[in-house]
Amino acid sequence: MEDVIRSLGFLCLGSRLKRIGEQLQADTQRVLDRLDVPVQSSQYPLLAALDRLGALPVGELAQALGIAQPGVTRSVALLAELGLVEVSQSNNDQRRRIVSLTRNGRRLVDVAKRDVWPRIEKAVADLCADLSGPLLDQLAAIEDGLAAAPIDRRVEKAGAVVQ
Amino acid sequence: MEDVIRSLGFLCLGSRLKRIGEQLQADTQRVLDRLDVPVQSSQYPLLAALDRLGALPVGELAQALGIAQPGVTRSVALLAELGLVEVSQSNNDQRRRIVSLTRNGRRLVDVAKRDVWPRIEKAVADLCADLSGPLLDQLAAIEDGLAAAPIDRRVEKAGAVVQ
DNA sequence: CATTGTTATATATCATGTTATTGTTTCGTG
DNA sequence: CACGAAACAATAACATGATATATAACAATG
Repeated sequence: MEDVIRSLGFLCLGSRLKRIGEQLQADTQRVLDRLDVPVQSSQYPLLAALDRLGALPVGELAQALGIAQPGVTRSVALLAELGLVEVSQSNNDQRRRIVSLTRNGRRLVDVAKRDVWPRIEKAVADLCADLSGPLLDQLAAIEDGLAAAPIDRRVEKAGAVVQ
Repeated sequence: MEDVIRSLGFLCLGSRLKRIGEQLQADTQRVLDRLDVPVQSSQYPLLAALDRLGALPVGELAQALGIAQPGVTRSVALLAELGLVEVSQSNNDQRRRIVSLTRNGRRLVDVAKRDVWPRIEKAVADLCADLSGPLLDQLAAIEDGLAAAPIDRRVEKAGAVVQ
């Protein structure tokens, strides 16, 4: 069966990038599922942003993540429910709500930074290591690579080597 | 403000691809909004699949588009509501529901193929034309290019030249 | 200093992807 | 041929992106 999105080339580049991105996230989710972490893979960028930049108001967090503000509001509510972030009022401006990592959130990020993220990053980097040439060719190579061995399988192998 | 997704490189490649894909689709949507077409940009791949491959059952359509079957069921219901596709029972297998373009759907695809898709494809191709090198660099160039001039502005210009 | 505009966030609604489940129909086999 | 397994599509429930709008706090000005 012909892959229409791939055949259409630049015309459907948006759909194709979304599709690859979703697959990568789903693969990564399977890695996380094997650990005991109650967080979706898509929430990690927010945690990583707080780790890199420190406590931030909602709007700046949205800017740092490149997504719209309501998405951040929702993610923050979810992560606050899980006890990983907390929200405090700004002193000088009562409108701003400053988001920061809780002690548990800090611990989760530290563990992830040490044990999980490097493996995922390495698996994705390996997947993309030998790519060169035009963008569409590189995307096709990524799709083929993921079909041959999804990220979670690549992490397994890398894990075995690292340990 | 630092772009955390970009900074994190391969670790958040999935989020980043999704983000770029969504932006491309939103830009394309703005092109379509200026025409009179009542169809979301994300529905065009389905129409294009029927155009390229002819009438197809739901499952094969899902395979051709690389998305899950329930997504196709929903899109087909939506496009059928708009009168662009229709569904008929298969003769030999009562389980299969064959999706095909209606006369209106056929006309829409023909117009799009002639007047719209070539411009969008050209605008996206131009955006990606001079890219080379590692994937992450190419993605950064695309992000910068879209920030400088989104697809709908590029289509305008291309349209002016072509006409 | 009251009113008016702006900014920051929350909420509502929609779009579109996912997985899990259910109900039919078909197939294969004892 | 009957019955259990498999295949196909629909539905339910959820995730996560978007835009539009409402609300509250701040700022600026006549």
